[in-house]
Amino acid sequence: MASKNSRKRANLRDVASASGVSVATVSRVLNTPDLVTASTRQAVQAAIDALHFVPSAAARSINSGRTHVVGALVPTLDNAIFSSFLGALESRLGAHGLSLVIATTDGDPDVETQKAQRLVNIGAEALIVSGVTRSPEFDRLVALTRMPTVATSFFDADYRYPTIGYDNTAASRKALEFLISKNHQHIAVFHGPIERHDRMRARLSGLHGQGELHNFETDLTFEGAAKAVYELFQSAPHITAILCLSDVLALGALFELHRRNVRIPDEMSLIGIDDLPSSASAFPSITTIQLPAVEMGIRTADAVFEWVEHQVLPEPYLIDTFLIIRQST
Amino acid sequence: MASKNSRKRANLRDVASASGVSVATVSRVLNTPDLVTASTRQAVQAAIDALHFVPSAAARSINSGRTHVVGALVPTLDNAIFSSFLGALESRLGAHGLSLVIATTDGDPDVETQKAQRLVNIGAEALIVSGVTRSPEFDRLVALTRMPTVATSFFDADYRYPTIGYDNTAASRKALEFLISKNHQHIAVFHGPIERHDRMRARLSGLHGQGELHNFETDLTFEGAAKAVYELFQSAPHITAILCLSDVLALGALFELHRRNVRIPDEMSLIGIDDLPSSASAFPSITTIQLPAVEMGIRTADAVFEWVEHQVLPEPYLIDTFLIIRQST
DNA sequence: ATCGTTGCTGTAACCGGTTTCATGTGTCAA
DNA sequence: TTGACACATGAAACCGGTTACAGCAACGAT
Repeated sequence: MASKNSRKRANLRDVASASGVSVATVSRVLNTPDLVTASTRQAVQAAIDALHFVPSAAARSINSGRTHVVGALVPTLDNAIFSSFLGALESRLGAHGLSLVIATTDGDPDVETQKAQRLVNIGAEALIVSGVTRSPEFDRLVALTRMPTVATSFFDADYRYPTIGYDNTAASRKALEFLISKNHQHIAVFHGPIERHDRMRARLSGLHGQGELHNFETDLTFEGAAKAVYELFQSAPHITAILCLSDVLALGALFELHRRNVRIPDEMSLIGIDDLPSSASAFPSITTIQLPAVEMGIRTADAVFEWVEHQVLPEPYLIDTFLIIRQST
Repeated sequence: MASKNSRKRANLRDVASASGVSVATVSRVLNTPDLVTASTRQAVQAAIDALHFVPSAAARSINSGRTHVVGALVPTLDNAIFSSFLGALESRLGAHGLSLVIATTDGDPDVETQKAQRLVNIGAEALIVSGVTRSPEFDRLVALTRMPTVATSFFDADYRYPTIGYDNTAASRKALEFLISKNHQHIAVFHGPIERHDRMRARLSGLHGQGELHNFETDLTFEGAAKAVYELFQSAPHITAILCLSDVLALGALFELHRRNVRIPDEMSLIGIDDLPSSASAFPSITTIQLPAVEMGIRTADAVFEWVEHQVLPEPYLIDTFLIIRQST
C-alpha cells in the first residue's frame, strides 16, 4: 500500500519488472502488439493498468524526431476571419494527426519572432504565419532551424516562403470596379491602420488612380467605422458609396448609417471585404468580397502535412475571391 | 565542404567535439553561461553557430519533465465568445511562458475525449475544457494521467474539476427579471440546441415558472434566429419581448426584425446574453448580459500556471455577469 | 539426427539532452 | 610551503522511451 502511491510516474522499466519481462517487450506491447504472445501481452497490460503507466511524450519524440505539433502565428483571434481560418486549420490538421498551437502577435513582427522562437522551443515541426511582414530575426530563425514555414492570408509566388492565400490587391479592386459599374462617382474608402498591417496596405494599393476616392483611415473596429462615417459627413457629404477594406468596418458603418437614418442602398451604398458570417445576415445584407478563410485553412493544413510527413515542399497557391452581391449596393 | 551539409541536425556531442570541449560544458554554455570561462564560451558559441545547432525540445523536456504546453478544448472557434476567451488565455499563458494548443470538439464529448487523448500524447501539462458534459473515458484519462484540468464557461463549486466561469442560470434569470421589471408579460425565449450544449440548458433552466414564456429552439446562427422570428409571428404575435440565450441569436433576430420593419424597442424589445462586440455597436444596440470571456481567459491562465508551476490546486472561481442596458429594451 | 525456418523474447546500444560527482588548476591565508 | 577553497571542466550516469541484434525454443523438411 505504502509503496503503491509512489510520487513518481511509472516508466517502462517499472512496468517491465512488475510483469517480469524486458523493457523491449513492454515497448512492443505498446507499439506492435502482434509481435507479442497473447499471454505475456495480457500480463504486461495488467501491469500497465496497475501502475497507471502512461508513456512519456518527450521520450517518444526523442526517438521518432517527431512531435506532431505545428504552430500558427496570427495577429489576433478577435477578427472572425482569423478564427474561422484557425478553426478549419485545426480541424484539418487533426484529421492528419497533427495538433495546432496558436500564438497571437498583435501584428507586431517582433512579437511574432519571439513567439516563433517559443514555438521552436516546444518542438513545433512547422510554422504558419499571416501576412507579408517578417522581421529579419524571424527569417534567421527559420533558416537556422530549417523550419517548414507557410505564409497565409496573401499570395505571392515569389515570396521567400510558400504562400497560400488570396490576392488582396485584386480583391479590393474587384470591389471598386463593381461600385464604378454601378455608376458611383464619389466613393469613400474606409480602411484600418496600414502601419503594421500589410494586407490592408495591399488592398489599398489596388485602388489609387481610379477616379475620385476619399480615404478614411480608422481603427479596425465598429467604433472606428462609426467615427469614419462621422468624418465622412463632415468633409465629403456628396459621397454615394463606401468601400470598406474589411467587413468589420462595413458592419460598423452599417450600424452608424442606421443610427443616422441613412437609407441603404438608396442614399448610400456599402461594400466590404471578408464576408464575415454577420455580413450575410445583416440588414440590409452587405455586398462583399468573399475571402475563403475556411478553404485557406484546409489547404494550409494539407500543405503542412505533406511537408512534414513526406518532405513535399508546397507550391504557392492562389485562392479565388468572389464578389457576393447583396442588398447594400 | 562536402561534410558541411550533413543531412542530420547537429547535436550536443557534435558541438562538443567541434569546439574541443565536453558535452557538459556545451550544456552549460546554453543554460548557465556564468559558470563557463568567457574564452571557452565564445569557442563553443562559434561552433554552435557554425553547425547551426538548435537544442532538441524533446531531449530537454525528457529531463525537466516539462513541455510548457497546455491544451484547451472548446466547442468551436466560430463563436466570438470562445475566440475572445482563447485570445486572452493564449496571451496570458504566454506571459507565463506557456504555449497553448487548441482543439475543437464541436460540443461532442467523444470528440473531446479523443482530442484530449491526443493532447496527452503530445505532452500537454494541463487541460482546459468548456462546459459541464464529459464522457466517462475523459474522466478516466484525467484520473489515469493525473492531468491538471480546469473547467470553464460555467461555475459549480462541487464539480469534479475546479471551475472558473459564470453562473449561466443566474445570467438568464437576470435578463428575464429585467424584462419583467419593464412590464413585459408575453416573452419569447430563443435558444440554441440544448442537446449537447449544457450551458444553454443551464440558461434555460433558470427561466421556468416565471410567467408566460414561449420557447423557440433553433440553430445557434443568424439564420436560425431569423427562422425563430418567423415562427414567433406565426404562433404568438402578442409577444412584446424576445429573450435570446445568446447574442448570436439576438443579432440574428435584430436583423430579421429590421427586415420586417418591426421597430425596436417600441414594438419589440430584445435582450441577449454574451455581450459580443457587435452587440454594443448594432443599431439599436443590444441590451445583454455580459459574460466576461476575457477575464475568464486571464483567470484560467493564472490558475493553470499556478497549478503546473507550483502545484497549487485552483479554487473554483465565480465570475460576475453584468446586465448591460442598451437601446434594444 | 540435422538443418533451416519462424516466432517470441531479452540485452544493450541509442536518441539528445541534463546533472552529479570527481578532478585539476589557481589563489590566498596561515 | 602547505592546506583550504573557489572555480572551470570532464567523465559518466541518467531521463524514458525505441530498436538492432542475438538467443532460444518449437517446428517441419530432409
